[in-house]
Amino acid sequence: MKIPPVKGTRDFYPPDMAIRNWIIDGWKKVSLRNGFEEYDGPIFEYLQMYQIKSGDEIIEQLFSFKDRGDRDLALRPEITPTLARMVNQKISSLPLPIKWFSVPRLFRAERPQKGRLREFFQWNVDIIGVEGALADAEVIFCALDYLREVGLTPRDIVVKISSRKLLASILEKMGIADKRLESLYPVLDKKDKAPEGEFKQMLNKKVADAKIADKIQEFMEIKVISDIKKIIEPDDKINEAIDKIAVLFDWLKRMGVVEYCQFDPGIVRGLAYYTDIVYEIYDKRGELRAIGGGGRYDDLLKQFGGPEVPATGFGMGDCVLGLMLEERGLLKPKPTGTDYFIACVEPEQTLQDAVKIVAELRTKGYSADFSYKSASLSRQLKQASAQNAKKCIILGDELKNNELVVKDMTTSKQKRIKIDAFFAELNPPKAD
RNA sequence: GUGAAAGUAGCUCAGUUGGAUAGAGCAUCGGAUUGUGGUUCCGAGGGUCGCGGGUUCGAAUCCCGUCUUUCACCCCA
Repeated sequence: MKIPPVKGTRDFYPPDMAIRNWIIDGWKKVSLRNGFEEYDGPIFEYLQMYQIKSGDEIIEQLFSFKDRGDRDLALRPEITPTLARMVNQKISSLPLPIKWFSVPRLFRAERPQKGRLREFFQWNVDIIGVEGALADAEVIFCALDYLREVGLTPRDIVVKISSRKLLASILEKMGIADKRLESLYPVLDKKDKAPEGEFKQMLNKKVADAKIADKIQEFMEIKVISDIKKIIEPDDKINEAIDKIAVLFDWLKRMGVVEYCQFDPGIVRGLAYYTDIVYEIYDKRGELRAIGGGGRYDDLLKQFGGPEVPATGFGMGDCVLGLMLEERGLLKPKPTGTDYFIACVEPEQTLQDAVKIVAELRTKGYSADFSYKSASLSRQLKQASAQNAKKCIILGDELKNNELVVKDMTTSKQKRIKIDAFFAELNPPKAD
């Protein structure tokens, strides 16, 4: 019986694996040069851990199961709760600030669609223990440092930035009760995601006073921070939030990435735990969902039973990013290739010598391969080409004089050399 | 969970109004080439037409169900 792959999963054949590794290696490299250390946690956690933050609806969106001790567990749909748990566990002994990153494999039991699968990888970068906007700027820079390196320019992508504090203080000034904010965020988050008329309808449903609803929409459509004044008279709280955004943009400017960034009060993020700066990174062509996003979550550690410690971070999945890079021809996985391919003129007679040489080359750190088939030299060279071999070693009659032929596959030049001399001249391979 | 479209070889796709052993290109394997690769030429293997049922003398083709994929919604950490 043929068993199909599970819905929403991917098989990584070698060419796909090369792409996946290229993406993840890039993430890791950039994280490290931005001063972040890698961590990871278990791939499953107590189901309850994901309920704390997000409530019961979330349970339907994740893969959960009972272990033999009747514990309710779940495959991790995100790693931030694990991060919060790990940090809380050692908070008194960890030097602050904590700058950690991870590339967890995550699972969500949603219906797959474009840029969204049930199993994927997500780059997470977090700074814990820094209150100021410099930390948010550094995290955003880190994301842009990567995206810029793979070839995306300010013409391709934009980081849309807003602030939950700004939104909250403005809504408050408009007369929306504090309690209602949390249920309002998911609706406001839809501003640019739902069709225009539909958003208006949703908003009116949530905010009965049509005048206020109009004002909210008006605010969410402004393009520059200074326009806030035109909508509402700023109070101290509003000014404080505006100042923080200004500080953030100032840092981003100093870091040389401000051309990528744009204030956009339409960015809210659906999640309840964001407390201040929030942002999402978009493809400017607008076809795809957000490439990534993040923000400040100053209350989360406390919610997980720890002390009150400020924190900020972002996440970027591999699905949307992969689609986008593919569309633009920016996927450049490392080409595979063998350093040496050992070919035999008379395989029946010299295979033993070939394998010995292969083993010796491998021991010295080179990749080396040979053909299992007793095929013609022509065919073996064909295989060498197919494997992208840099050099071929040909074993023929010269072997009687302890000589072999080294053929450079790019220049087609070849030379005879004593086996001893060949190995004596061999330098250790260059590290990548 | 809701709605829509699609499913023919490993991949991309042909396949007439329902008609005979279901085709092509690419890929794979073998040969042309007994000491020289990437090109070329020749040949071969590979399909329960997603699966199950129905209509019909006859189904890849029409109908129903189901699975999968894609797209949109819900949700988006």
